[in-house]
Amino acid sequence: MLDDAVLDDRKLDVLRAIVEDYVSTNEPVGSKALVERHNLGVSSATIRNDMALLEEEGYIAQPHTSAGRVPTDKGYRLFVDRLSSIKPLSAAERRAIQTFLEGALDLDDVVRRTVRLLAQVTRQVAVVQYPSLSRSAVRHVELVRLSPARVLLVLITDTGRVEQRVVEFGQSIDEAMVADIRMALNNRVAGKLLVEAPSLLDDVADAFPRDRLPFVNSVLSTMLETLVEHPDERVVLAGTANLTRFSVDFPYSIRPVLEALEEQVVLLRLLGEATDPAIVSVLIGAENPHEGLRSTSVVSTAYGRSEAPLAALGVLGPTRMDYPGAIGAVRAVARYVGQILAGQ
Amino acid sequence: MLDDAVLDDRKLDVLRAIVEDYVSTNEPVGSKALVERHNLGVSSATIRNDMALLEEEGYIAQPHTSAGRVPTDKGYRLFVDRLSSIKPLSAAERRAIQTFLEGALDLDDVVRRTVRLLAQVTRQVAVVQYPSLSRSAVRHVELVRLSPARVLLVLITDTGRVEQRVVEFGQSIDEAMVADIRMALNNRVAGKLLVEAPSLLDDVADAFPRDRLPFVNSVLSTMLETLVEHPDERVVLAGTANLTRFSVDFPYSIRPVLEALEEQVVLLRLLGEATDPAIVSVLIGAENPHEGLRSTSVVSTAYGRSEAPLAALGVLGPTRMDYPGAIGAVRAVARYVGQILAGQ
DNA sequence: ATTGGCACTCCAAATACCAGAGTGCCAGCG
DNA sequence: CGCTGGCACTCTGGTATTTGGAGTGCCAAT
Repeated sequence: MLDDAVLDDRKLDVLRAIVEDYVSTNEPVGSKALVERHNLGVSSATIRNDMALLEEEGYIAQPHTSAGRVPTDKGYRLFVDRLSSIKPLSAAERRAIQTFLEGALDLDDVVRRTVRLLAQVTRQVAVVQYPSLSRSAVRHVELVRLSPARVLLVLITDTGRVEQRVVEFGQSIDEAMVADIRMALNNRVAGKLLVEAPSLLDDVADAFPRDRLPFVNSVLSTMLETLVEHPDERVVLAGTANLTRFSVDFPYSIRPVLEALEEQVVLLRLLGEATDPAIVSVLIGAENPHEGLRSTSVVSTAYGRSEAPLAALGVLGPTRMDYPGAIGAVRAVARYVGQILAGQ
Repeated sequence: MLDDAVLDDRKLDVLRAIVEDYVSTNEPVGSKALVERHNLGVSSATIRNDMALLEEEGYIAQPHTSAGRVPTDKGYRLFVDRLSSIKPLSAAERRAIQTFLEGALDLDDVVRRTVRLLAQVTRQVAVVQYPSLSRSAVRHVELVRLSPARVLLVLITDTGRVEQRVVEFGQSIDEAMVADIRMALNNRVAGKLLVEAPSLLDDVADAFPRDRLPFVNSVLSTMLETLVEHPDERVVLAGTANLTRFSVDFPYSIRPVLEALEEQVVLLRLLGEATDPAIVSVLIGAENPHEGLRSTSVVSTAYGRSEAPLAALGVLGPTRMDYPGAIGAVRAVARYVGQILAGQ
């Protein structure tokens, strides 16, 4: 694309101008308005020729014959990849973010604050994933006897997540046995990554007398199956009201988006793109895997240390969104959250 | 109202018919259509007289001259209080609810399933509150040493909620001390209601040597302040996409609703109306405390045993909603959830 | 390659119009 | 006294119709 001789500098300028104008006005932009607002140094006729070419190449399109041009997904893509620079947040914004996030009490609070903040700053829908269990280390495993034959398994991770599951036994278990298992588990996995648990625990049962094995195995299988193999990834979102700021043909365009946003799975898949805190990933329009989100874009990144990202966060909005601004905000917020959580 | 001689039986019938028709068609309903659809045994002229009277009394209104009538909030109120009977769910629906809820693994799962279910059945926005901490009993208190001077306080309630807070000490604490405090706490509060904790714990510090008091007091104050005095009431919602099914003048009417729904405080206040599982409370339109929800209604009830309700749940929709259906669904779902949680 | 000019297209807003639904009122009737 | 049919009136919502203007593509000239 870069070496496409057809796209000389001016044409790229034109595309950039179209994207910027369209994003800010939400109206198809015509050649005349373009030369007026940007000093391109050529006449509108020239711009028209350029636009015809940009259209031929698929970067822009016109809603109907005699209307201005609108960027296509491909156009936004080029814009994001080559024509824009990230818009850094203002000093005031940075300060606000930092102080706001530092006031958080616990993990839930951090996540809640983050998502609201992100929604507010970008004026889009914000999505924040809880630190992923699979990338977390075990801080402590606790077993609490609820009733003679039931135990609550509580897992605490280094990122502050606390997950619990009920373990049911066929017969009653005594307190001493519970303590033994608790001790054995913690000795093996405390401080280790949750994903390592299966290998670390595969011979833990050997140390127990034969008649106690059912208990040990019940606890182990609950832990491995529901916490390691099918971990409960959580996502929270905020700012759905921002969706109403767009598109005039309302109920129809907003509906599928709201529906999609209710599916945790969908959200996770969207954020799944982002695995490296150093990179802000952008999914534009139809690049988006989910049907109902074909007219939205997702800007996301991972947070946490770059060697060991914890999870992802991002924003979702219409394809005509302020990409430089969103990218800047997402990156900044991700950094602060990473710092906060690293410090805990 | 009941003894208002002006409202004879037929006028009430007319009001009922207007509400029902308007809810199902979303069109102002006129006298002619009314006599056709319901066999009222009188002519449309008579109905017109009745309608003029109902309007005078403020139960219905017309959007403009020469349009049909639309119920007012006052009209809906009368309808709900005196003119409708709760619509029970079909056997199939009941079965579906039961089996769906019984598949839940833990409390989070129960709540998530409930809220989705309620949204689906009523086709409205559903709101479910987690079992309130203040109405729960303590099953177990756990203290986990995170670092030399930090301990994680984990509270497990009889309803399956697990809450945690970090307790910071000015100096390091040893494992034995942690164990002592844990033991002391559990001896006092296990099995007791959380609201009783303050009085049960007021002399717990006496049993400890003077130099250990700072530790004990830190733990106590965290527990009492953040878990008892300012408990973290959680609410989840689902079905926001259902909001798009209404009102044509869209962005403007849906916006404030979405905004209000993002405020936990607002949701809690709405559900706060419902304190008795035997009563389904209905808030109609402007009865609603929150500004942005003036054109919506809330149908809610408490769930749990009636002597000891756990929390509340409900649905929110436009004032022109199917009240009998919503009331039936809310009541049914509340019962099932109460049963499920009681069984755990 | 760029530009001014021009004919052409098409939407969007304004205007006009009409059919229909609905109302209120009244006089007559049981 | 309540009910009814009849009637004149009102208002909206939908359908045409018009029109102004923005925007385009193309072409000949520079």
